[in-house]
Amino acid sequence: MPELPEVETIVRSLRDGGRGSLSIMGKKILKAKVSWDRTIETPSVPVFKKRVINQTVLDVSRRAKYIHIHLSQDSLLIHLRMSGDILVGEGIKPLGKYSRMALFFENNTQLSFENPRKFGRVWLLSDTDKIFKDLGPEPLDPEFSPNLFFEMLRSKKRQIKPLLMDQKFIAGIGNIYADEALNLAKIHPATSSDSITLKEARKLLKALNEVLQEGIRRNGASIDWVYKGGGFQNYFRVYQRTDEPCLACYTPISRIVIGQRGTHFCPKCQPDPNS
DNA sequence: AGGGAAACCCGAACGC
DNA sequence: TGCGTTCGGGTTTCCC
Repeated sequence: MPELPEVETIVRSLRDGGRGSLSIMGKKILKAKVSWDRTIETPSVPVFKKRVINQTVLDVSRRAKYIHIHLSQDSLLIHLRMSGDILVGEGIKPLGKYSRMALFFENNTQLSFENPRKFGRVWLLSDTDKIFKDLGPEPLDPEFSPNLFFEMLRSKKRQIKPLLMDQKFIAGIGNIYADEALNLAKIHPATSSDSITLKEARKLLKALNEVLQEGIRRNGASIDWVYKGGGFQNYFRVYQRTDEPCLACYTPISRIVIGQRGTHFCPKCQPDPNS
């Protein structure tokens, strides 16, 4: 559930403070606590706990759905998967109920990786290439052109929605923003990617930019009981609006399953090209 | 190569 | 009220 806009919101609050959070920029790590060992994908927990100590946060950025904490020696990557959140506060007491990993900084500041369903993972690496090299382009990158997007779509023969959610194809899009963007672009989620015209590709890329930027502007969506703070859930066009009227034409929103994922769309605005 | 399914998890929602 | 069951969601892995 945390997708590009939610991760971007968290990254910004880690970097700049705000959203009830303290900035971790420039802070030195004094100690790490791991309360569920499998949270740490690499290295081993003992090595991880030893290696992060005395490293300082130089920057925080985002690539796809990864939070990238640039430390003085290494990169700390956090992927929230579907139920993760990051809390930053003061003191050494656990900040939340589901803390799986916590970093304790100088100045009494703590970062907690909250992860109730234990899907999220943490990496400590000297080189992020191994993780980042297989990721597709960032949809919000101004260099990512409609022409390139069109060529990419044409070179595949896949249903458009699962393709948009494939991180190797394009980065950062999950179930919510895929449904929202396809609705805005008036494209049926099962449309074969190679049947999408240049005009439609242009419209879809524009729609992706719009929904992702709206998500960021509203600090993400608080659709789960885990990630809090965002307000985009109040502006969904189709996601989790099954049987409710389409905002454009009042037709009840349909829900089908595509690629094992709940998929919401307007049957009138987004007609199935195969029927 | 594409696509379906299962696995990883567990709180919440639902059914009775 | 309380129990058991089902569901969902990002990613990887396996199989057809």
